[in-house]
Amino acid sequence: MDPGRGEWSLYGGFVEENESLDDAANRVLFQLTGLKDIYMKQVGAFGAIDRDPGERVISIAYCALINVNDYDESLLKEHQVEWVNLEDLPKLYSDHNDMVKKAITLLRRRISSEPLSFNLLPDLFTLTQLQHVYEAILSENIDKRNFRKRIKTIEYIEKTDQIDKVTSKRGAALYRFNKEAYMEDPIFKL
Amino acid sequence: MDPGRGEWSLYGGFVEENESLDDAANRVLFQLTGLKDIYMKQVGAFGAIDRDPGERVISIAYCALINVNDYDESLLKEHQVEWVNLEDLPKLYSDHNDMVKKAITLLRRRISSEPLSFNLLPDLFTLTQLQHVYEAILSENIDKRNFRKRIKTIEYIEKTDQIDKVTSKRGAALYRFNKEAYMEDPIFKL
DNA sequence: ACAAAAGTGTTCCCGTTACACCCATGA
DNA sequence: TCATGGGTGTAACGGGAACACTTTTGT
Repeated sequence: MDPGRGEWSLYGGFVEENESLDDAANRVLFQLTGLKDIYMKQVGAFGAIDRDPGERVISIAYCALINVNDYDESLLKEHQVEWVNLEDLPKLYSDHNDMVKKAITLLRRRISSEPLSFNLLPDLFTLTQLQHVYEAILSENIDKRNFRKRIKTIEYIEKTDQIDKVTSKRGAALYRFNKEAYMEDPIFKL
Repeated sequence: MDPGRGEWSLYGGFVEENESLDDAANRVLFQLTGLKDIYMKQVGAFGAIDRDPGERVISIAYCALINVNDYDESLLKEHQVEWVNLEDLPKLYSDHNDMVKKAITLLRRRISSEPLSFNLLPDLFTLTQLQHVYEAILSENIDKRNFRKRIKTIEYIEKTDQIDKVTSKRGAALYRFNKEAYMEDPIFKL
C-alpha cells in the first residue's frame, strides 16, 4: 500500500500487451517486494464508471499471501509503500476498501478448504504460530487444546525434531508442512 | 450460449464507455433474454494473452440465475443461442470451459451461505422442486426426510395454503420465500 | 388396481466445544 | 522465584446421516 493523491491506496500497475493478468500481478508484486512464486489469487474486477476521476480504468485486484519474514524493507521504502495492520486500515482511494473487504472474505472462505496458512509462515513453525495465523485470518480466538487436537489428525503437518528457542523460554516443537504428502491426498480439514 | 466460429461459446458483449461492468453484464443478459433484475455475480476476469486469436481481449465472466419459467424462446432463437444441460456441455471456445467451471464452483460454495435457489424457482414452489434445485447445483442426492426437516427450521420459507396439482397426482403444498423475513434476520443455514 | 409423488420420526454416530492444570526455562 | 509460553485429556452436546412405510389421487 502506498500513499497517493493525499489518500492511501493499494499498490497497482498496468497490464502490458505481452503478459496475462496473472503475469502482470506477479510482476507488480515482484517489483514491489522482490518476491516470486507467491500464493496469489484474483479477487475480482472492479469497473464502476467513475472509480477513477481521470480516465476510465478497470482494475483487477489480486491478493497475495506473504510470509512475515520475506520482504525487502528497502524496496518498500523506495516505492513509498507501508504495511498496515488491518485494524488500522484507513479510508482508501476510490473503491480500494471494497477490494480489501472482498479479499478478506475470499481468504476466510478459503482458509478452511485449502492449506493457505503455510504461505504466511516460515518453513518450520510452531503450533502457536500456526494458530495465530488462523486467529488472524478468522479474527476469532481458538481454543489451544482443540486446535492442537485437530492438527494432530492432519498427516501432512509433521512434527520435526527441531525446537524453537526464540519465541519461548521453554522451547516449542517445530512443525513443517509436507507439501508432497498433501498433494498425494489433498483432502483438507480444519 | 451460442454457436460461433465452428465451436460453441458463451454469449458475451463489450463494455461500453458509459456503463459499469455490472451494467454491461445486465445489458447483455437483457438483450439476450429480455430479463431484468436477475441475480448475477461476477465470476472473474480471464486474461491469458492468446485467449483470443485475434486481438488481445480480457473477459469478465458473469453468472446469472434464471428462473426455469422465465425466458423468451424467440429472443434465444434470434441470437442463435441454446440452453444446454451441464452434463452435455461440449468443448467450448477458448477458455470458456474454465469460466463455466469457476462459475459452478462459485455457485456450490454460495448455495450453502446464501438463499440462491429461489432465483431459480417460481414464487410458489413445492419442497420437491426446491430439493431438485439443491441436488442439481450440488449434483448429489439428498435424503428427502432430512431435507424437509431442515427446511422446517427455516423461518423465511413459508408454507402457503395453496396446493400444486400439476406436478403430482396427490398434490403438493406450495411454499414461498419470504424475502422480508430473510432480510430482517439474514442468517442462512442449509 | 396401480403407478407416482407427498409426506412423516427416530436412532445412532461423530465431530465440536468447553474447560484447567502442570512443565520447562530464561531472566 | 517468577513470569512466560508449551503442552496435555475428557465429558457433554448437538447436528448430520441413515433409514421405510403410508397416503392420496389420476389414469
